[in-house]
Amino acid sequence: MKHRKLRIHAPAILYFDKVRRCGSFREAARSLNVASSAVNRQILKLEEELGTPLFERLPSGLRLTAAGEIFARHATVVIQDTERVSSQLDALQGLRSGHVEITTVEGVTVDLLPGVIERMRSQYPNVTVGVSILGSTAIPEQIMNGQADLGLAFALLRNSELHQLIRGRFHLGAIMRPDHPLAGHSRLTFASCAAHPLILAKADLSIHHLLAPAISHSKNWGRAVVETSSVELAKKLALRGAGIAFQTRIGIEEELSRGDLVHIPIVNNQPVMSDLGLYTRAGRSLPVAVDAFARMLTEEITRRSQQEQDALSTGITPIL
Amino acid sequence: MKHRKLRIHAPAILYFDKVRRCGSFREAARSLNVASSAVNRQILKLEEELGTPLFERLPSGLRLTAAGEIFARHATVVIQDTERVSSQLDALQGLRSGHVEITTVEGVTVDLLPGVIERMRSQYPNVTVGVSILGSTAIPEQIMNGQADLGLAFALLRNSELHQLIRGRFHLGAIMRPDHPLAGHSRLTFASCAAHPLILAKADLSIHHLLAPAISHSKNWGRAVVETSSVELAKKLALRGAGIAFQTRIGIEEELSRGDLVHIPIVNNQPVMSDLGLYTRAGRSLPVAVDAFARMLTEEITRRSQQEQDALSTGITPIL
DNA sequence: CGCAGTGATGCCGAAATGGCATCACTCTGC
DNA sequence: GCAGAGTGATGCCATTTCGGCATCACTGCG
Repeated sequence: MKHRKLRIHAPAILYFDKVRRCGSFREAARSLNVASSAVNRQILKLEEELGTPLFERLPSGLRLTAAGEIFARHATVVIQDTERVSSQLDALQGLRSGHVEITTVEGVTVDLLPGVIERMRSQYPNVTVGVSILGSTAIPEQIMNGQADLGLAFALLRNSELHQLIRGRFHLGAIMRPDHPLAGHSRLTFASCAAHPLILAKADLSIHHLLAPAISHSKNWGRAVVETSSVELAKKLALRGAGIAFQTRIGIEEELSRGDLVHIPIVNNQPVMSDLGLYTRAGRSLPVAVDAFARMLTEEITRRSQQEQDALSTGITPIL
Repeated sequence: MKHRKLRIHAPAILYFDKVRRCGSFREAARSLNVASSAVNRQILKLEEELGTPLFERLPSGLRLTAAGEIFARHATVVIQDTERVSSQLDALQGLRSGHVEITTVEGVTVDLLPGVIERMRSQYPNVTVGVSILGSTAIPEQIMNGQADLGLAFALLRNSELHQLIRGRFHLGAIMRPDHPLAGHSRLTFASCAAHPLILAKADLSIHHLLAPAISHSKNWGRAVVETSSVELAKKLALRGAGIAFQTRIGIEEELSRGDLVHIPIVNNQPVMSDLGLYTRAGRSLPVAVDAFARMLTEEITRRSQQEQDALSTGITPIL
């Protein structure tokens, strides 16, 4: 059963938000199933009421003015909080419906996210979930736009518009086949890896920045077989024995449990850790479905992070 | 010059909010300068759209239902964020207008708040400021209601709906006339005060709870001349030599600088500190005027708190 | 040049909004 | 007990607002 959209607000707010997203009055009108003139007039009325244009009408298309940016945040606030109201009213009646939209990076889609989504769907069968895979840089924008409720990414720079719900710390490790010469170690420095063929991360991955200092300190290297911005590709290359890749344990759970890969923490002076954060738009009350999903994700991240901590303190690397 | 109210939202939201505040449809209608039937219909339409009543119509008056509470938050969110938009649009045009409503406790009205308001009015001449004096317990409610933008109080219990912008720590001290037998000390325990006539705080002041453990440990006391919930009254009594009162330095600035009173930090095991916090409703972007006022308050609180820290570290009590 | 796309505007019917009068009801004070 | 003042709900009507259609003026692309 799907809950109808609440129409408790002036159409102008919804129309404006659609136009902003579509970049065109007519496109927004089609998407809203209304005449374009209706949309046009609502925007014009809004601009008259506010005393300032919200869009620049350029030949190349629409662009938000400074006032438009201010109002866009307002529209997002109103629409998202309306969604919260809707979900909370449903919850009052015992319904657990709604939608969760999350943007994230590649690695978590392999094992972490599927598990959480499965639990979500068993506890909240009527909640729909949307997942988008984007680069780390695009994720904050999606959250602030209101296109995503939650963002899950490594090492996002903290922003006053972003709120970090939780942070998990995960060992960055060297991953390689069990028959690799270094596979027997329980700790590795980057320098000791550098003598072997390496699969490195490009600059748009957080891994790159974590290893950058170590790389610049290593003199005798140059054996980067591949540089990639896909952790999936790096994993597959390591599986084929192309070299040592560098990742957290997230995204290679199956290969680790089957023994197809080993994950050996990198230790320079201290263990090299990667921060996985869960983010929302700052200053927002979450709809119940989003809140529930966030809690489940938080729990799972905490569990895995704690698991690594425990493994470290007992001095036993979990697998191998 | 006063900025007109933005009418960008469905009247139902504004009407609902008014009704909630007034506790009556007709009263709200009068306040809004519309017919009561218009208000009534907007509420009925809203309830139909949401599929649930928002008010219980009791013979004794209106009461919010659970759904009404949920929607009340929404109305507050929308209205307050509209105010933010209005202020930011004004700021774009170089105007600095708006309104700041603050609820606070008694003590800060003597010197801290007047100074900040004066600075505010010189930098933002067109901003109006409203101040309400309430008991500590009522302040969180006012903020969550949206009746106040800022709350300034000692030792509020932290709430997920409240956001603490800053916290200043201030010495709780014994205040007395300079001719009091204990006036020469630079530190005092509560026990040593207990041998003299005391002016104590009632349970609704945070001071009471700070001293409660010390009081219960002191055996031979019973010389509480007065118990009051007014720090102003306590100050006046101390000025007349009625006994030792217990406060922070906030609210007795003039008496301290003129030498009419001395303020001697209370030290039990550690110095007894009182937390002065500045609060807003959690999850809210502040209008520019409110933001500016909050910054000035923050600066002033930090300055005074730091001043006490410095005085402590150098081992010199500032006055006396 | 034609064509497809855009935003703006005039016209008209439909829907929503607000004002007035009124009803049914409760509580208060005499 | 009864009158008066208060409450929220409702029917009727004028006004305003909203949306749909057709159209105009303009831009970019072959």
